[in-house]
Parts: sequence; structure tokens; C-alpha cells
Amino acid sequence: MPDRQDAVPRTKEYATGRVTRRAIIAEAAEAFAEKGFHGASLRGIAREAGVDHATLMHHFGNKTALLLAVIEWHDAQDAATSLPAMDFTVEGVVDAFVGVAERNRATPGLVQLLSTLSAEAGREGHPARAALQQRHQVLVDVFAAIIRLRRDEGAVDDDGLSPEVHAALIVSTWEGLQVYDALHPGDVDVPELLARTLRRELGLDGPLSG
Amino acid sequence: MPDRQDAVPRTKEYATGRVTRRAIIAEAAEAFAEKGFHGASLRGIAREAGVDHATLMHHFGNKTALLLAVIEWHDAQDAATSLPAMDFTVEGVVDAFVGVAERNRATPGLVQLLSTLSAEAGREGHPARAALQQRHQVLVDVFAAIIRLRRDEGAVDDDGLSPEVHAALIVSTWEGLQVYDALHPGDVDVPELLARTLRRELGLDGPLSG
DNA sequence: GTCTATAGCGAGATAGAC
DNA sequence: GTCTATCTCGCTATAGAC
Repeated sequence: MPDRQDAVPRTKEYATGRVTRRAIIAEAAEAFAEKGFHGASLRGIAREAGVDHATLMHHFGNKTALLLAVIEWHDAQDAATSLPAMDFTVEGVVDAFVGVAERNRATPGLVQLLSTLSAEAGREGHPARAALQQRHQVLVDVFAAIIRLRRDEGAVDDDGLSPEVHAALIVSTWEGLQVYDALHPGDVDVPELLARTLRRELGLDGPLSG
Repeated sequence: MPDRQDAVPRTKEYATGRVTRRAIIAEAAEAFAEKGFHGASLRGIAREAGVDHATLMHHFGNKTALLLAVIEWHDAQDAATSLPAMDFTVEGVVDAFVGVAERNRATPGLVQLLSTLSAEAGREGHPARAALQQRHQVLVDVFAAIIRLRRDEGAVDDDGLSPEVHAALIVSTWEGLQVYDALHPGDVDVPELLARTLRRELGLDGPLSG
């Protein structure tokens, strides 16, 4: 695998840096998913993208920020099509998120990277902390709203937990399942267990049997 | 903070290397919990322990192995007192593990490190993968045995999941809660939510009330 | 044999020149 | 916006001390 110096043609748009950024992100997505976060090197990614190591650093600042850019780019492809199409009903929300879990099976490398990042960002001052907190918060807000709705409908009974805490418990289970699945391949079926959890917690398995 | 070269006296036991190992582990535990896995440097830990960087490498091989040694050392202090005292009843198991979760609150740095390690080890070939798999398996075995017991007793109904998968779901929830807690401090009460989850899944909240 | 030290490689990250 | 130079780091290989 010698020089791919000219994989990105030096067009006018190239001079703006956008092509450079996108080329780096594309190479980084491949490298991270293939070799893992620590296994991939910024020098190698930069070389494959046809730029210098310091140029990559100029655009992204640090390795974690580059990984975040990769994840955002990956999310944008998924969310742009799936989430807007989600109707805000209990069944719609469950189907949408189970669908995300199912599509995640196609990119286990990125899921594992995201799990690692979530755990790493648990430390104050981590460069990705705010982004990961917001990422969780989006899920918690959706689930908490559904839980409130279902309690008002009488479909689930109030267990004494605030809807937000109950939602956090669901999100934690989902994330924990992804970690467990990566560590014990084949032992658990993440989309199925997520679906079971959601149906039970959101009262879709019959009147107050959950 | 200049040289602490002579923090460990050159006694006869020192020559066996055990004192050196323990001194390194003690410094590593402090450094990892304080600065995180990547923030702490082996050179710094070695310097604080009064040995050379290469000496540390000789004893532990790599940074991850040192972290594992720290965690094993931490576990040994906890497990040696709590788990043998656990009676193998449903209440006993729940109390024992909720107790572990409560004691974990005292060392959030190490818990966060372990969460990160679990996520990282989700990649094949990771140096700590086998150790983390076994660590999970111990928990799954205990919970699966209890679930079997409770099903035989008729205290919980068979939900169609194997006891092992159901146990894996519980372990995943616990681990996920620890990650969530580190990322959103104060939003969730890990021991309380673990206790709720265990009581519900193991049928301690009344006859088949789920 | 057991333990410790030296030297070097490639990595992430920073600073400054162009 | 890009590159050169430099820092410290994890890690390996190898040799020396007890």
C-alpha cells in the first residue's frame, strides 16, 4: 500500500479545506472501525488522506475530536432518514429505536468505539464529555416524554421513579447491552432485548402486566 | 516533588520484587484514579514508586496489565470480606451486590476506569479481553443460578429468555448505570436502581407482580 | 535466574515558519 | 492552511547488575 497522495484531486474546493476534512473523516472512519481507536494512528490516517499529520491536527485538534467527527458523520447518514420518519407514538418510538439497534449490527466497530468513548467521557474534562452527555440527553428526553404519556394514559403504573430517571435506566440498559455484546459475541441479541425492555417499560405487553 | 528514590527501603523482601510490585500498584492506583488511564504515565508512576520505567515494564508488560493488577488488588480487598460472607439466598445475593455498588461510590475513578476497560475490551485481541469476559461471567453465573432457583420456586415466571441471557441483561444494566452515572453525576442512584432491578427481576417485590 | 537499566522506534500533541 | 521541528509518551529489544 504505497502513496495514495493523489486520491483527492487538488480542485478549487480542495483549497477551502472541506474536501480535506471529508477525506480525513472517510479515512478515519475506516481506520477506527478496522483497527480501533488506539490501533489507528493519526499519521496513518493523514497519509491515506494525502495530507500531513500536523495538517490533520490543525483541522481536528486531537484524536478524540476526530473520532467524534466520524461518529457525527455516521449519525447524520442514519438519523437524517430514520428519526424524522418516526411518528411520536409508543409503537413508533419503539420501532424506530429497535431499528437503530438493528442497523448498528452492520457497524460493530463504530458501536464499540462509541461505547468506549461514553465510558472514557465519564471523566471530568474529557474532550468528548459534553457531546456524549448531549447524545444521552436526547434519548432520555424522548423516553421520559413517552413514559409521562403512558402514565397519564394509565398504560404503566408509577413506580416512584421520575420519568427522567426511568428513562436513564432504559438508556443505561441499552448501552450496557452494547458493551456486553461486544465482549461476549453472540451471547445476547441486542435489538431483541432492547425491544423486550422497551415494550415492558412502556407498557406494550398488555394492560399493566409489566 | 523531587526524588522519592528511597520511599521503599531496600530490605530483604524488596529483593523478591514483591515490595516493588506493590509499591508500583499503589502508585498506579492513585495515578489512574486521579488522572485517568491515558492521563497517567508509566514513567511518572515508576518515578513515584522509586523505580525505573523499564523496571515497571518488566513487572507488568504493558499499561493495561498494570491497570488490571490495580483492579484485581482493589477487588481483593472488597471481595475477601464481602462475598464469602454472602449466603446464597435471593436476599443475600441482592444485599451483597447492592453493597458492592454502594462501596463503589467511594472510588468513582476506579469504577470509571473499569467501565472504560470493559468497553475497550470489546475489541478482539485486546490484552484485557479474557480477564473482563471472566469478570462478567462470574456475575452472570451467580444471577443465572438465582433466576433458575426462583423459577423453580415459582417466584418469577419464565419470560422465554434463558437464565443466562436474563442474567446478562441484569449485568448489562448495572454496567450501563455505572457509565451513565459517571457521565451525568447525580442524575441516577446506582445502588438504588440496581436494588430495584434485582428485586424486580428476582421476584422480591411480591408474588409475581413483576 | 531474577531483577534493573540503556537505547531506540513510532505515537499524540504543541509551537512556529512559510 | 500546510509543513518542520520538538516534546513526552507507550512499548520493545538488549545488555548489565545482583
